[in-house]
Amino acid sequence: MPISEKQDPFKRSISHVLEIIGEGWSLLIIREAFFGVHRFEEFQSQLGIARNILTARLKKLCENQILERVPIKEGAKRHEYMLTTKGKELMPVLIALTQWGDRWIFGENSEPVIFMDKEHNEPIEKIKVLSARGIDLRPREIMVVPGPGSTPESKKRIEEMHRRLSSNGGA
Amino acid sequence: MPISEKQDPFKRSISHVLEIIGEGWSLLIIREAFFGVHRFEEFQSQLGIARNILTARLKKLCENQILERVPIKEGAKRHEYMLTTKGKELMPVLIALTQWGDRWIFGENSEPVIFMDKEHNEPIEKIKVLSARGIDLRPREIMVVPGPGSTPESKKRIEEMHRRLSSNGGA
DNA sequence: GCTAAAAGTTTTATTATAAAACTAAGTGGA
DNA sequence: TCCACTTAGTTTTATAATAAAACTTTTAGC
Repeated sequence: MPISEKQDPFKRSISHVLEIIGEGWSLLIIREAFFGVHRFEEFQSQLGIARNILTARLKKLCENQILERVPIKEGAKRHEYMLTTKGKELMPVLIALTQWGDRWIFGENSEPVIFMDKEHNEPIEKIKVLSARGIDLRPREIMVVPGPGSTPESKKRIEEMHRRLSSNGGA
Repeated sequence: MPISEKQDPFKRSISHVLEIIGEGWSLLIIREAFFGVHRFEEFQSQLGIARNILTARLKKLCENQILERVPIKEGAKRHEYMLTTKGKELMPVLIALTQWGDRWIFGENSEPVIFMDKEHNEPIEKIKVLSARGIDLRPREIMVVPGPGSTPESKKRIEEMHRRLSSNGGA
């Protein structure tokens, strides 16, 4: 993996996630898993991914507990790859990515797929950034502050960022 | 880019997005842009990215209209990179990724950064998948159907997926 | 006009990915 | 039980992407 901002927690906040799921095929493998694909050969034929790369990605996703290798049935030596809870909770990321693509690549009324509320059989809401009061926030209405996992350096970095944004009108 | 599922719209739905923003450093560049970084040298020093790669990524992000090259001031030949509306609308993706990392990598109370509602100075809500009725949906309560941009093949693929999931109890 | 920084290019080395052939173990049927 | 087929990989070799570092060219400030 090329991307390694070892320095401060501020930077690790996203880059560490990307080290786990940001590689080439990882998110596509996760998507297939959401859609019921669980076996090596199925991943391979659905994605057209090289088998050695698939091996490496599955291994890594398992190491990071996004997928879990489980025996096909009681005591079998052959296994399949199932999403863990950790993996399933990537759903919002996947949907947010898809909806962004629907809006900006495919266009408002040509989405290839629509996500549905299974129980009520109706499309889900667009994913939004909401305030604690339930109001839809636009990018410029959002800022960032150091969390409990911050360090002096990351605080400094956030300071710097605030200076930058305020001297700028918030681009 | 290695990932190219040219086939059906179903697959393009996410993989096409990943072709635009899924490469190595792209999302980190976009994150920096959100945080007020706009100049080549700043991106470079903040991220520690190789300069030739930065050049390539900035070029691609501009080509895809996520960033925009604008002159530093009226008529200047030197320029900076600003997020377009299209780029800014990646905010939910970035936040969803960050929040997933906060929960599953850093742990519930050691987030490096917290996203805030600027106006009210309070943390934003967690990003969720909501039904049209405003109810928080869990992964297994979500399904997918062909959209207006689907084709016979993608419909077939979705059929297949439904069979798979129903024969399986919805993993 | 001089100096330093800003924004890239170019070159070379390293690493990741792809394609295809190969292997070993499990499975299903005669 | 044995044979053929599938599954789940590994290995090898070729190709492409990325990194590091040095080099070039503007350009802003003094």
